[in-house]
Amino acid sequence: MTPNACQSCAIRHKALCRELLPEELVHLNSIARKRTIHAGQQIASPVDTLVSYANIISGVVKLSKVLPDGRAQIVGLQFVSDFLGRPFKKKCTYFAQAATEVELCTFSKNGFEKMILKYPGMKHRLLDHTLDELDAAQEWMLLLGRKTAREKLASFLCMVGKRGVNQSCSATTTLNFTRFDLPLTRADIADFLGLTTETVSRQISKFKTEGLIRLEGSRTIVVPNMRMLETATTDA
Amino acid sequence: MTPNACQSCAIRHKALCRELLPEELVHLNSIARKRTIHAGQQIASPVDTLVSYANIISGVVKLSKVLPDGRAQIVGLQFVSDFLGRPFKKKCTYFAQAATEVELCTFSKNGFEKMILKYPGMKHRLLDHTLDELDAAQEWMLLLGRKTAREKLASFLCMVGKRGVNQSCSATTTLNFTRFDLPLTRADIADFLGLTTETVSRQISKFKTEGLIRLEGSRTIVVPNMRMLETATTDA
DNA sequence: CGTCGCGTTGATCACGGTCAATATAGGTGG
DNA sequence: CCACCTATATTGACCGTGATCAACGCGACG
Repeated sequence: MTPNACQSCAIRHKALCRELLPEELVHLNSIARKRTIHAGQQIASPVDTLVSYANIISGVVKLSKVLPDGRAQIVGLQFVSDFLGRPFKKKCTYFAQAATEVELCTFSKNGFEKMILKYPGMKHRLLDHTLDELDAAQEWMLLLGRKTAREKLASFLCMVGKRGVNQSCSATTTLNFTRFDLPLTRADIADFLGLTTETVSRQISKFKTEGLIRLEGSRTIVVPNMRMLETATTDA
Repeated sequence: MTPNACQSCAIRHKALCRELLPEELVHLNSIARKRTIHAGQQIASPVDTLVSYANIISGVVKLSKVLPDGRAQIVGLQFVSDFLGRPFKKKCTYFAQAATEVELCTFSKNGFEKMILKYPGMKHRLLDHTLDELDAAQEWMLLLGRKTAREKLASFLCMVGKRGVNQSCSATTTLNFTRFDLPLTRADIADFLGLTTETVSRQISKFKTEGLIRLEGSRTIVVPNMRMLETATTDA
C-alpha cells in the first residue's frame, strides 16, 4: 500500500490499529493491502487454508456453520472495524461470507503474526477483542436457547440498530427515533436467529401492525421509539 | 501455598501453567491458593466484583445467563484444568456456579494480571485458550439454533463422554465402549441445551430403549458403542 | 416414617416449522 | 422505457416437535 496510507484510514481510530505506536503503524502499513468483495462472495471456509487476516473497512461479513444436511447457523456478524481471522491457526471452523459489498484491509498471515509476536500491545488488543467476541457469542447463546421468535427479532433489530448506526451513512438517530438498513436478507436473519424465513417475515409484519417499526422497502427499518423495541427483547 | 506446590500439582501439565518456565512457575506459586467449593455454591456473578482468577483442579463449573423472568441458559461448562475469569475486567457477565464439588487453584486478580503483563507466554496461552472457548461457543450456537432435541442430547452425551473421560477416575473407555458420570442434573442439562427437563428425560429414555445407552442410577451413562451415538448428533 | 429434591411418564397444547400460493422488487434485454 | 424474469419477501393453511401442566416414583436424609 502507499506509504502512510494507514494514517488516513477511515477506521484508523476504531480497529485493532487504534492504539498502535507510529513505528508499529508503519510496519502494519507495509503488510496491508486493500481488497473489495462483492455481496455473497466467500472470504474463507473450513476447507481452504488461511493466508491472511483482515480488518473490515466497510460492509458486513457473516460467519456461519453448516450441518451435513444443509441446516445453517450464523455464529457471528462482523461490522465496520471488526477483525477477521483466527490468530495462529491455519484453518477456520466456519464459512466467512460477504453479506453486503465489503471493503477489507488485509494483512499477510506471516507478516501479521510476526507483528503480534513483536509488539505486546497488539496481542493485548487481540485478546481484548476475542474476549468481547466471546461475550457476544454467549449473549447469543441465551437468545438461541431461551428466547421466543418475537424476542429474537426484537433483539436482532436492536443490535443492528445500535451497531449499524454510526457506521452506515444512511442510518440516522435522534432521541429514540432510529432509521437503519438491514445488512441481511430474511434468509440470513433466519439463519442468525435459528428460525425460518417465514417466521422472520411474520414477526416483522407483526411489529409493523403493532406500530413498533415501519418499513421503507424491505431492507430499511424505521423505529419511532427504540425504548419500546427494547422492551420486546425479553418477556412478552 | 507451600513453596513449589505447583511442581507437584495434578494439572501442572494441562492447565495454563502447562508451559511456564521455572522462574514463572515460582512466581505463580507465590500467588496461588487452593479453595474447595461445594456443589451448587456460587463462585461469581454479574453483581459482585471479581477479585481472583482460578484453574479448576477437579470438578465441573457451569457458567449461565438468566433472563429477567428466570429463563436460564448455560453458556459454558468448565472442566478439569480449565481457566476461570475474564482477564482485565472487574465484572463478569454470567453466573459461575459449582455443578459438582470443585477444587480451585485461585490467583489474586492483581498478582495474576501483573504476571500476564510480565510474561508474554502467559498472554499467548490466554489468547489461545480464549479462542478455543470461542470455537466451542460457536459450535454450541449451531446446536442451540439448529439441532433437534434428539441431536442436542446425543451431542451433549458425546461431549461429556469425551471431556469427562481421562479426568474422572470413574470413567472408563475401551474401543467404542465408554462409561462416565453426568456432572449435571436433568435441569442443568436442559438449561445447557435450551430444552425442558421433561424433554431431556424423554430423550434419555428413548436412547435407552433404542439401546444406544444404558443407565446405572440416573447419573452414570454406559455407551456400548460411541460411534452409534455420534451418528445421532446430526440428522435423524 | 415422612419429607424433599430429583427424575420419569402421561395428556394436552401452542409456537414455530412445513408446504404452497402469491406479491414485490431489482435487474436484464428487446 | 417497458416487458419480462428471477430473487426475495409475504401470507395462508396445516402439522409436528417440544413445552406445559400434572401425577407419580424413587432415593436420601432427618
